[in-house]
Amino acid sequence: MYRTHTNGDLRLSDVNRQVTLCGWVQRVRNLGGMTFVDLRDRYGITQLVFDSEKDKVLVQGARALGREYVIQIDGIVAERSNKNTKIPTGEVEIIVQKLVMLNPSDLPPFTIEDDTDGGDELRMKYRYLDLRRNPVRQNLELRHRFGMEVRSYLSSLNFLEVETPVLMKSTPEGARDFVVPSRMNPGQFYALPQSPQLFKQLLMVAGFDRYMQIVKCFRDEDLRADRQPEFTQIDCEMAFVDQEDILNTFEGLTKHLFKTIKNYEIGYLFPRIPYSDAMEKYGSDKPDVRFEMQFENLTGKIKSRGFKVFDEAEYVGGICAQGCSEYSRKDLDQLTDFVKKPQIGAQGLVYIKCNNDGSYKSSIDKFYSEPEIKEIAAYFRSQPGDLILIIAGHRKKSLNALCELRLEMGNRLGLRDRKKFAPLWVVDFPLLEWDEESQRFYAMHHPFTSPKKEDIGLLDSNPANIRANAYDLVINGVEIGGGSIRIHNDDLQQKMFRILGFSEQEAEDQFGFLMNAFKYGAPPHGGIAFGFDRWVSLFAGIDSIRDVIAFPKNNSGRDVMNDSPSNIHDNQLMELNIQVNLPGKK
RNA sequence: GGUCUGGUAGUUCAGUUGGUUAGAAUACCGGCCUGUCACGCCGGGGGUCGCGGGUUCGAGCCCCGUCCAGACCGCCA
Repeated sequence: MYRTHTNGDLRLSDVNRQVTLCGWVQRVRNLGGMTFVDLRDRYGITQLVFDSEKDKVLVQGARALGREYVIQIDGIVAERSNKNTKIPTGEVEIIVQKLVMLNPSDLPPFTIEDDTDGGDELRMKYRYLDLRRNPVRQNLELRHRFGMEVRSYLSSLNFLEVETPVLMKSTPEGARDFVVPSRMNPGQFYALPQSPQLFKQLLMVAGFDRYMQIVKCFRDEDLRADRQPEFTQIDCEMAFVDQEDILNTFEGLTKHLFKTIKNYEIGYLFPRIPYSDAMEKYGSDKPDVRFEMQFENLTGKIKSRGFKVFDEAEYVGGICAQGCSEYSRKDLDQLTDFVKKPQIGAQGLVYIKCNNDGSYKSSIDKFYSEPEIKEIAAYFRSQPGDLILIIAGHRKKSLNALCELRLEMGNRLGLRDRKKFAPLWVVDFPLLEWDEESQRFYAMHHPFTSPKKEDIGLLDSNPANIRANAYDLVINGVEIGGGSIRIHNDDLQQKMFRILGFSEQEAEDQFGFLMNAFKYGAPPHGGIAFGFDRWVSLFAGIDSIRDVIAFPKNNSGRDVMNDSPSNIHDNQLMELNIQVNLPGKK
């Protein structure tokens, strides 16, 4: 037996017990006569004592230990004369009788400490060392507990976890597919699933009326801090349900997770905000509603005196930042630069300071009289001490810029508290999105999303205005999940494909099997999928999903630890009938 | 595809207007120390300033190219 206990087990009640422990050497403290060793494993740290008066050879062995050596010791649990209140095992230590070095270690390239000296790049290259650190390990433990709760909660509601294929059919809609060549079918490719969408719908046809799966999904698109090429979804689908049923069921799951994982009670019904309202009030389909600061639309509401910026703008709107009227010229310049960044792209920023003495100072004093400024301020219901910030220009761009500005002000005012959570449903998404470049409609969610009953009449006349039975769960400005009530009717599905510009043949080639299935008694159904990584990182209070993934890819989709992707051998290519054609290379 | 930021000791960083031998902290190595737990004290070693080119009497610093990393825009039904 390698060990009798872990390094997190022993307490005062174990004193005089004979134990065997294994672990990694966290640190050796050599005091001359006495040497202390901190022994670490997943469960904690236990202090080992070596006394030179008792056994000189043993102490020499201890002093020869380096960081991250793997050792096994036999010893007796003893009460410490100096207790350490910072660790759970701090009241005891082990008087070592026997030391076995199981494996020495090279000096690690960074310190294995909670507060490591290592940078991101190095930690990713030596991820197996990084994973020894508490903060990273705790994230994976959180992820584990989270997954367990999801499964047990949904299982208790009769959801069945079913595995769907990883090698499947490529569909050109949506994100780029990762493709896998088939050796047995020369020239043909599988695709890795962007989501098990079609399979879960087929499971509904098959009568599995409640399905769930914690499943890897793959998208070959550029990465971000919250986007990995392979990521995990909590994928769910239900039959014989309407939108209301889905929202209620998964609001229940969400509250359950908040309670069991975060010990955070949410006693109210999640707000449901129509997409159009979210865009109008927050400039985003994933608003952070931990704080108000909603947009006020001023377009056409304010009398002009030759101020072209407002008079000629498609949109004029602003926000009111409470208590910021004392902002200096420098602060305002900073904010102006912020919204003028190319990524945000506003032309400028207008401010109105609502001074504490009741007067106003604005950057548009030249164009508006004091009563007129006062009238503008009234739209914001501003109080003395507030700062009104206004952006004008193209509607879409201005809404986006205001959204970024609102979040920035939220940060500056400390309104985006990581310990606070504000979930909501965004509902009534548009069914379709017009793409100027290709001059066609794209499905905003996906082509299987059903239109709202009352909007079906618009299918032929005004498709752009159709609302979908689609919904997103948003928490703290993060899109945690989304789904829809699907089309379960062959005719309607065919019609959707027509609107999306599919020829009958294309629709048949790509989705024929689904439409065929719909002919055999498909129940009404709908579902939702949650971003597991994002949700866990939200609960962990961190911004990057990389920190909750054991072996993540970097910014350019590379695994810097094993240096993949990499070239493959010519023989492999030949077997697959594949030729690599890289311009500029042989 | 684009914009921005960074790359200097094992590591994290500083490095002035272009000017003598490139520094700090930490880690590491050696010595001393019997109650430490971020042990302490004394001493020591450690640099292709990402790479290539250019400007200059002189480049860590300026210019061009390139590679790598990160953030963002496009993209992500």
